[in-house]
Order: sequence, then C-alpha cells, then structure tokens
Amino acid sequence: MAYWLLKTEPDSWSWDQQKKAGAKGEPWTGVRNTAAAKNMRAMNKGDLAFFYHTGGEKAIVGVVKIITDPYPDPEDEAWPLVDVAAVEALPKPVALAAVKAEPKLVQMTLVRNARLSVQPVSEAEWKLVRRMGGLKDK
DNA sequence: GCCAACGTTGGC
DNA sequence: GCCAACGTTGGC
Repeated sequence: MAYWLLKTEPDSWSWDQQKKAGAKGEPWTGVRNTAAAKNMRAMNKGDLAFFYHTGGEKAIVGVVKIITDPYPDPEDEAWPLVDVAAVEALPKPVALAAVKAEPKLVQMTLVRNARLSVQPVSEAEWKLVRRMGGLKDK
C-alpha cells in the first residue's frame, strides 16, 4: 500500500466534481510530465492519495482511492491513467502554508518540488497530514 | 502580474 | 549528447 498526492486546479477538476463521480470514480487525466507519469505507473489499485487544490486555494482537501491499476490513456497511449474515487473530505483542509509551517513536513515533495503534479507521500507524512486535517488514524 | 524553478525542445 | 532558449507551472 502506497500513498500519493494528486494536484489539480479546481477550475479544471475540483473536489466537488470528484465527489459527484462517486465510487465509480473518474480517470485522472492530463498528466504529461515524465516524473509525474513515472509516479503514476508505480501506483497500484487500492493505494490512497491526497487531493490537492492548487491555484487560489492551495490546500489538501480530501482523500481519494486509486481504484484501477495504471492503464494507457486512450487519448495518447504513451501516457498512463488511473481511475480515482473520492473517499472522504478532510474536515479541516490542510493549507500549503500549514504544511510548510510544520517542521516534520519540510521533506514533503509538495514543499520541495511544488510543480510535480503526482507525488509520493510517505506513511509518516500521510498520517500526520490526516491528523492535521481532522481525520482519525485508522 | 511577476518571476523562480523546472521541463522540453532544437540547433549544433 | 550537450546545453541554451523557450514555455509552463504555481507560489507569492
């Protein structure tokens, strides 16, 4: 089981839309960056990911589940896709500023390489951000 | 709106 | 295969 972080502009794909897609999920499209694609190819069905709103909001707002193994994008088979489904919202969204203010999270890819759109998250980071977001440990 | 950081492209 | 130029992203 691995953990990830998926970035999106709420104008193009928002948490609201992700929630409406329900348990069936939606393909996570538009990744056209080799490092991000490499991370996506390393995903497995059942992995979990944070859902991050960039742009004006800049906060981790929810948790999604990777519900397929990676498969080729029918639009362009050189790039991978996975389907993701909303799991739960964070009761208290974790802002980028809060992540940066937390010394235990300075190593997070979100801080170190803000531009990467599909990022790995360590188990320690996952648990801490969940707790900061108001979710109980599982 | 600016610009630093990063990725990609293309000439050599 | 290198690297300068260029484009894009995203935080500020």
